Amino acid sequence: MIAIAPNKSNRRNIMLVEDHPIFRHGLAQVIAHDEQLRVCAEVESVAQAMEAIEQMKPDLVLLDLSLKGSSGMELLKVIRSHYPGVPVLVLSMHDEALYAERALRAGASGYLMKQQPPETVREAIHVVLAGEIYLSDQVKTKIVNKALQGGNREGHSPVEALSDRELEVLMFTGRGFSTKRIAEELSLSTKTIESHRASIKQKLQLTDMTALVRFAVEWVSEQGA
Amino acid sequence: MIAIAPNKSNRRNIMLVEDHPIFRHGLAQVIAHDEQLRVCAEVESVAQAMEAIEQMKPDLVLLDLSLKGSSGMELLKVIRSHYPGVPVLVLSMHDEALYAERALRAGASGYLMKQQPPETVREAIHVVLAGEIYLSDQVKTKIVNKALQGGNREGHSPVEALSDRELEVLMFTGRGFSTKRIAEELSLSTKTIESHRASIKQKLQLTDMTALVRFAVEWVSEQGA
DNA sequence: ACGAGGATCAGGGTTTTCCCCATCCTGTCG
DNA sequence: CGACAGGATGGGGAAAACCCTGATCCTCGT
Repeated sequence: MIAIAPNKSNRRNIMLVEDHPIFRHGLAQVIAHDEQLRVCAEVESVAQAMEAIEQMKPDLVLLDLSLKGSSGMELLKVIRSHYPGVPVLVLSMHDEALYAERALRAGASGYLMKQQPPETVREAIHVVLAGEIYLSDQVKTKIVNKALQGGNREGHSPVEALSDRELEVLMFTGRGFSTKRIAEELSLSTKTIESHRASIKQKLQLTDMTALVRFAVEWVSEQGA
Repeated sequence: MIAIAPNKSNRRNIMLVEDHPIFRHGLAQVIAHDEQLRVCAEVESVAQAMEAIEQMKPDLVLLDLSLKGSSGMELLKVIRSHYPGVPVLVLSMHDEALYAERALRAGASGYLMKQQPPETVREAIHVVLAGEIYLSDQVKTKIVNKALQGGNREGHSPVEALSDRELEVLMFTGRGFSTKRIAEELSLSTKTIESHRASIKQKLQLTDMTALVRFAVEWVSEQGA
């Protein structure tokens, strides 16, 4: 973790949570390039993030959703409950409205794809610092479209009916992790994972584990391109 | 696309093909930080890449496999055939040996995960510039294991090592059949199916049932498509 | 305030998987 | 021919996963 001395200037403090070192440094450069902003901490894990946010009291957290191990979604919720005054701008590889919706529901102040150019990132940060919600036009229209057709037709993927945890378990399953491995990875009881798997099977109308694994594998390979 | 005037110094010219602007800039920083290296071009599409490689004649291409639109794999093959003297170091989000193998077979001089720290990236570049193949230890051992156990012959997939019965069981498994269902279908004891599954797992280096199901599903969908 | 639904786990009975091993049959090689 | 390898078929018992029920704690919306 990289922490920097308390702010002397009037720049706003941004904290980065991102476990790809090169991308993180690139991001730090982008932010340092803006005279009104400054990076007050760079961390790459949930634990470091909790420590840093307590010490540095940033004005904004820039959070990568896809941290390894337990997902950034978890961290987002924790930050939301412990530091409701600190807005979180979520970064993600996926342009799926699926994740954007979940992130916003969990209290994110914005959703940004990693493909975006530096100007967009800075713009998003300023929007969020001004107290607004930032969404790219693509994500915005996707969400609107979904909202419009969501009421009358339920024709799309039943995966959306899954809760965040269930989705996470589905992903691990699709990557070939056993119940025990998932439990270890998420620091949970195997019983809990079993419960989640059970509700996934119920929601997706799957008969047994092999069907679940099969579905999960196909879903992950569609997703993870 | 960013192109820079022809090389005056004795630095080696690196060309970046990467469509995430921030990551690309981070990468450029990392390379600029090395006194023996220099970025001679930054591009974000296959078309730009073809143009830039012709003009700049780089000493090495750093290529992101997961470009949007057509895959970077295509570009890799084209570079290989048109500019056999220019080594290509592949970047990827995935740590799957699957992608690494494909990339190497397509002529890559190295395979690097995006999670790696700057030093590793620079090390990999130097290794490749020296004419060697760069692979992370993880990927190396995965490939070695697969090569040793799977097909010491020229045969590509280790599936060929399976006996007829085993292959049959693998297919049923990939279609989502449980052990019991397969046993019924073939009029055999579940114990026999278990035995076959055990030898399949052993031959394909799979740790448990979930891994087997995952492999089977992928294999069947490759076959069937 | 109240209920709905999510996340976390326990207990107990059932099923499946895992690991070690035993047959039997069919080639192959010296 | 005889020995040995490898495949196909299974048994037995321990371990793990699965299924169902239910309990607690939380958050959120009406």
